[in-house]
Amino acid sequence: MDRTSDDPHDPDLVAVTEGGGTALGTARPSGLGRERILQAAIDFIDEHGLAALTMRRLGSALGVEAMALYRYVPGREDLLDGVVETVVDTLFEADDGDDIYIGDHSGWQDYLMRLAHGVRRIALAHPAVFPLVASRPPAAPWVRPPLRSLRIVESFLGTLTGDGFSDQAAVAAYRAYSSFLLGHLLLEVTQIGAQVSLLDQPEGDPDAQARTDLDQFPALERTEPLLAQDKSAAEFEEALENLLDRLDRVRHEARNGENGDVLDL
Amino acid sequence: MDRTSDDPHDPDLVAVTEGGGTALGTARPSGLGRERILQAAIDFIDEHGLAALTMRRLGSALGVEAMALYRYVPGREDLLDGVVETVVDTLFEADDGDDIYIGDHSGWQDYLMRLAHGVRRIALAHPAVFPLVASRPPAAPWVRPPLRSLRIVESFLGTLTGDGFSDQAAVAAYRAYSSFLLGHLLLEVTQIGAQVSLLDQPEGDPDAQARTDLDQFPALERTEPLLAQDKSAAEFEEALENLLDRLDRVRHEARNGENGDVLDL
DNA sequence: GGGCGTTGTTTACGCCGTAAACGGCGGGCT
DNA sequence: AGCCCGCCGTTTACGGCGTAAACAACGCCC
Repeated sequence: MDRTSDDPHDPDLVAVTEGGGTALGTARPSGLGRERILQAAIDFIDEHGLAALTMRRLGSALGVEAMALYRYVPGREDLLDGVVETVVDTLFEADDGDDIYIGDHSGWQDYLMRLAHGVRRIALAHPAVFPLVASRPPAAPWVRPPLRSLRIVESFLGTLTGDGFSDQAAVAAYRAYSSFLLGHLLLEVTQIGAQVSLLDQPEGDPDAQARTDLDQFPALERTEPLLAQDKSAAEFEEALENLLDRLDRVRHEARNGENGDVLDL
Repeated sequence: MDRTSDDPHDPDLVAVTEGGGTALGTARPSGLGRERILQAAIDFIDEHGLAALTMRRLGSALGVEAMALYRYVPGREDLLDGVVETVVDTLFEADDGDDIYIGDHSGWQDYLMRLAHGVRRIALAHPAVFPLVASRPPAAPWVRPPLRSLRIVESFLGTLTGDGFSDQAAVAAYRAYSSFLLGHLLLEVTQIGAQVSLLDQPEGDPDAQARTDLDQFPALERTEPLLAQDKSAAEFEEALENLLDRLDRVRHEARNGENGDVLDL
């Protein structure tokens, strides 16, 4: 249940300093500005959840009336699009020095590893925003969340095709990879949300009722302690490595002219 | 782009007869009733999208004022929960005779195959409802969408542990399997939604602008025709078979007492 | 100093979810 | 038969929502 106790050294789980940590020298501007609004919206969602975000409340969180936001954002839907774009774009910002996501890399496997952990870090840093990243309609029909920007997809395909993948194999890899990321991370952040929402309502022992109701489900009752464990980091790593192995097989088949199932025209 | 042309024989893609097809003998009751409300909500979402569903509009779709619904449904949130439960529970209904999802099966691989296609059939039958299935908070923290009901999870774990899986291996399989289903199907229904929303706004050639904007992204521009193809059915099948192979490996490791990475306590 | 663009506020409208009071109707009891 | 009561859908009302439109305050350049 407690995430940190199960794996105290998850490298994608970074401490989030409240307030977003505006760096030195960037004084808080008194004016509003689109950037400031989007960051405030992200902070608000992180703190109060997506459902609680309204224009009026976001305005008052910025010390301003709701209508003031419309000078910088066309409407609520566009605000949410901006939130998603802002969060995803942190992928391109170099970290505090020890981890560059996609800037330079050695080989496509290293690239995919860095990218996966970069996206996972984002998801864990903003668990309440990630479902938005997953579900907002993308720019083009073939853009697959959570790899939402053309820039990332271009980088993905360019890296793989520049490293021995045929175009077909690169596209197949892009689809398998995005499916994996979306499924795993969406479930991981959902479980985080479910946990905190359980802590909100401390009616005695929260899951005492659920556990006693399990007597009709013998397999569930027996494995319940296993199910309650959080192994997200290890499972992510193992599934990612399995996927990379599979993609490596696809890559060689493509080079040898054999016919991977999904690769034929 | 057109789904049926890419794979004209997708077995999970069934024709949906408008009106839900109330069978013979079940006369449409004049009273309201929770079942009728939930089915009307499903039909409404399928037709107009989730965002368009309001209590007032659902009421008038049933020829009734909004407040009448509250006799049978505590509120909008519970209505959505009921929609998800209703849709998911169609898994247990035998089909028109040629396909029983989970009733009987021969071995865990057959079971997982049937279950996966059953869930996929639901997703494709109600693409606008499926994101709700994916994102609504589950009953217990360790219930992973889209396998949302305790009944299904019990069936899953019972089948696998009754077929050579240790408890740990069965739980690991449950997690890998649900991640796969969620990721693949959510992306598939999202793409369906994106396509139809594109057809709504026929401003000349819908993606002419997008395609010309791609000149800054050479890899994207080159692979765009590949990206636009829909290979969902084949990719689903291949990824599913790969997953089953991987789970088979896990099963044997567990039986031999070796140590699968995620399986150690 | 006077006009003007920029920024935030005020007011207003229609829609939302839903609480509460109300009416109308049909079936069982006396 | 007459009555009453429980069920069911309507009416009314309230606060909050997104947002259009008119309005006020303030700084800047001529």
